[in-house]
Amino acid sequence: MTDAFEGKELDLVQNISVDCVVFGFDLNALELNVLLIERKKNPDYEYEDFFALPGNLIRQSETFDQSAIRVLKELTSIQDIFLEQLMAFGNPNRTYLKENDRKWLQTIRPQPDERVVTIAYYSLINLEKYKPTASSFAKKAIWMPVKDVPELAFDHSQILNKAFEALKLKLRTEPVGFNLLPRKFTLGQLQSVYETILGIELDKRNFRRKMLNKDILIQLDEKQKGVAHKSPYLYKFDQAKYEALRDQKFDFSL
Amino acid sequence: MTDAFEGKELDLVQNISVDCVVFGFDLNALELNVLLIERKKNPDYEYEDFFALPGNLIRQSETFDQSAIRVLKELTSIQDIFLEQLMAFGNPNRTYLKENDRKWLQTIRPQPDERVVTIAYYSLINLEKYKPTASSFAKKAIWMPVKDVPELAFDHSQILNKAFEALKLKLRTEPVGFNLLPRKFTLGQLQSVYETILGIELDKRNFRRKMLNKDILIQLDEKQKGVAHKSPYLYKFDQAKYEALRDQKFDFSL
DNA sequence: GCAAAAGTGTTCCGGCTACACCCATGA
DNA sequence: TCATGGGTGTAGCCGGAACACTTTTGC
Repeated sequence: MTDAFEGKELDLVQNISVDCVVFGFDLNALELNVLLIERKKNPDYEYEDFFALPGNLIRQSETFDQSAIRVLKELTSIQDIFLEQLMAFGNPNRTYLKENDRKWLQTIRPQPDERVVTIAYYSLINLEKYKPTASSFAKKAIWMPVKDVPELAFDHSQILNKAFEALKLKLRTEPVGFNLLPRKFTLGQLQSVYETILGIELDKRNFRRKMLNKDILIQLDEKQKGVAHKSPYLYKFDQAKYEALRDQKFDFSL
Repeated sequence: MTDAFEGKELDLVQNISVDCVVFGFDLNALELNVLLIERKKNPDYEYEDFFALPGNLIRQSETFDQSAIRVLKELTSIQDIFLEQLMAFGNPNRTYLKENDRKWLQTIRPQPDERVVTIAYYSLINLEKYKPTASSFAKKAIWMPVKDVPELAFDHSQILNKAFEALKLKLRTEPVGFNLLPRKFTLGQLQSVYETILGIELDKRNFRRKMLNKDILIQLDEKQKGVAHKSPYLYKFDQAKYEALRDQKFDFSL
């Protein structure tokens, strides 16, 4: 899958693709980031919009889930993550609207004028653990703060928006914030995740009590070192306990 | 669109379809129903599974939303309803698994062996207002209690399950129960909707208070007549007030 | 008159909110 | 020593849950 003309392969479905919205959280800048690829420059024309979500055509024999995993790996080298379907996007003109998009498709697809519908996936991962490296038709694969993301290729800005809304909803109803953090994290870091993504301020004491009462965090015998303040305890998410509780309790909302 | 071989039309996308899960509520039987079509019998073979969700290929120039509206109308005559995208289903073998499905596709599609992915839609409507009448390749279009639905064509049983889960979630988080009822309804009827779909019993006084406190119901100067008990007030849903409140309040859960 | 659903209040409890100070650490 | 975030307790309030009887109507 390193040939930019992989689209020539016979087993690709020429009008159905997957696109991946992969979120990560930058603990230094306290910012939500998203994984983007930069298109390879083509000498024939100038781009206005360099960036796109990682995505490509599906194969005939794949499920959507398999396609998403494969495509993400091919373009960014990121693998072994959980991707969830967001929704399908299929406006008839979604790949024709911008001149740049059309030209770009001509360089990577045998049938560049086909109407392509896409199944969008999203995922929450630990940004520090997964370092993207580009390949295939991606020139670069980078983390970019969501608030700095420019207009993207095709309808990818719209897809990103939908994914962000889905993330906010999910964060309010299920304990998914952990997925954006390292395995060991402090309660302050977790609170930052919630505050940053939801765009709200939370009371430290209330947040702490609520989280600990959910009984899905394990306090470790370990503290964060090297910070210019009282060293906080590290916690980890108790997956097993969560799954056990999930069925009886209904509400994990913040 | 009344020809069973509409698939011959050039502007249909041969590998992408929409399927509609339309829910209605039977106030007499107090049962959740779903709209199904019965396939036209073909003399060449026997069916084991007669029923399917209304669905068909999309057209080249349509959005998914437009396709869903058109297809539903073509097959069941039901129109002017709000359909929402559920998710995409695209297992590679979803149309091949059952012999009957393959044979049936051969009678209605020019490329019956194509891998077809489908975008599922769902909707909640007033069962009494919308009387389905079949056309196109549907022999019948009928309301059927969800609990009585047999194994459906293709992966439609799986789609129905997903839609039912989505309905339950939505019912818990947004005031959507009204859509399943006539414009004027009693609080008892509304409670039945919740109890039936969620499969739980609710306390009458608590339910009533909670609903009325949401401030999105208008009590009418009218009572239900002809019932063998104290005649209850009729209410209607206040769409405008709901929309005004929706943005400030977050939680409309039951 | 009887069956069937409508309609109505109160108490208890748990969770949410608001709020302020001292502590440990590295620079 | 100072700046920075860590860590802690309480009181008031609100909403949810549990709970029983009288009323109206058609048959």
